[in-house]
Amino acid sequence: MQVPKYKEISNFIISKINSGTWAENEKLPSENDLAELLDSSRMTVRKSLEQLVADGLLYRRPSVGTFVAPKKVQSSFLEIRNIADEIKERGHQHSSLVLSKVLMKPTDKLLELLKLDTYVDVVRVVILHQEDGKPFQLEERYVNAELVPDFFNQDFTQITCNEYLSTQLPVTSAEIAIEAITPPKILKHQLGMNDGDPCLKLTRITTSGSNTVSFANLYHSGNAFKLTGKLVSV
Amino acid sequence: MQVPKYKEISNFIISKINSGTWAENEKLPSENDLAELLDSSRMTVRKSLEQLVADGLLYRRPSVGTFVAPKKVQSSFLEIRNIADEIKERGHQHSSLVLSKVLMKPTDKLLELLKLDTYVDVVRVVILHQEDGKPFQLEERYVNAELVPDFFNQDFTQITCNEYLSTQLPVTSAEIAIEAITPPKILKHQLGMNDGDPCLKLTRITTSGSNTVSFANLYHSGNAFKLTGKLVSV
DNA sequence: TAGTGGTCTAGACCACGAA
DNA sequence: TCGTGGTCTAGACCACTAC
Repeated sequence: MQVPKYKEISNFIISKINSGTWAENEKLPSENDLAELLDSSRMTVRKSLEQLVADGLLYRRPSVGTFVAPKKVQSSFLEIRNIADEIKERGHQHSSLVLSKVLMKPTDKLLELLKLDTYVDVVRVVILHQEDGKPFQLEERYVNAELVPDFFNQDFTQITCNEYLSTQLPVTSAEIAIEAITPPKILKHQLGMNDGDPCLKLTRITTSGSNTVSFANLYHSGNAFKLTGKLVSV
Repeated sequence: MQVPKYKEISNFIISKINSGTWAENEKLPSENDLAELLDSSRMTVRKSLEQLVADGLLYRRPSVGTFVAPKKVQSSFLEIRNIADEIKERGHQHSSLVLSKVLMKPTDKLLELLKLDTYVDVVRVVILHQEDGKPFQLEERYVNAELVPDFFNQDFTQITCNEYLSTQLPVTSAEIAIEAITPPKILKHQLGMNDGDPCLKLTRITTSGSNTVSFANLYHSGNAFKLTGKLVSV
């Protein structure tokens, strides 16, 4: 089986939502109706619906029906996720603009953050990630060029930084800081934000073994973005 | 049906893990075996297993088996920390003001968030945490009064909500959401923020077993607050 | 009362990994 | 080859909501 039927059903529902055929808070056909409509069994339809509920695209009210959830973009901070995958999972289109890519000598601050003891080169990239053509995240990243020599030559409209880095070196740990900031003018413009909109800033330092591979600042418009995570004690 | 069979199965498996009967990376009985053992159908067992995999307690390898997941190192911002300890660790003085404490009937939204199926009472507290006398965090918390009957009578200038709750019930999981918001006027005043200052909002839902104990909104002045954490891959 | 989602069952076939 | 998880089916009963 190439693609499971329940995923086809999910895609069908996602496309209905994205195209606006099924609007926010609109009631979906019942499970039985969907099963008949899609020539499937109720249990298979349920599997798809349960997944979409877990993803936050739908919500259900017992004895009443299944509804299209109002939009709220979410992202998991627990995983080092590929932003492109994340956006695709939401059924949207991901695209990137490489605003800048330079090879540079590290500043003192970078020396400290990347835990460099010698003056190796550093690659700095600035990438604007877009979801369906709308600015979603601004990524400012510094990478130790010695550890990842071919980083500079990558086409980051085709592969995300994280994706490429993870093919080169295994990420063993990451330090993350999250804060709310008042965006500088440039950022406001790049992310298409309005005056007074808050901004969520994520700083991430990834290490592989004892080496610090990369330092990244990720900026999101606070109005349209929420980070979520789940802790399970074991 | 009071408690669904698949939840009983989950609890059975969780107890086996917690007691150490099934150690890390140990293989569980197959789905068919579990079904027979627990006098259930394979589909019901699967529902339970899928949930535990999603919770990170188990992992599966197709054609091989289901295994107990190794314990994950949690990042510090994910820990359910005691804000008083946190402030003391920084060498500062913690104090609290209880702005409000009421026993109330839950709204529909609370019913959903606390996963209440009946109209039990809910305690709502609003507490301003101060660091060296300066506003630091505003905590708005709702607690299921049935699960924690004596919650209302606590003196939250002497013990934090989390501290007290953890003495009453073990926290088994928590869901966290983080967003940057523009603070409403009241909040701005309470946290001593200036115009245009961004605000970091943390929403935390804590559960104990299958019960949702508490729902809390935690607000911080973005200017003076940063969440940090470390992720360690396992 | 009719329709909904929530749960459960007892089968089935498949691809894949291990022996 | 055999056991595993992954998928799928066609039923069933229930509690609850809306009418």
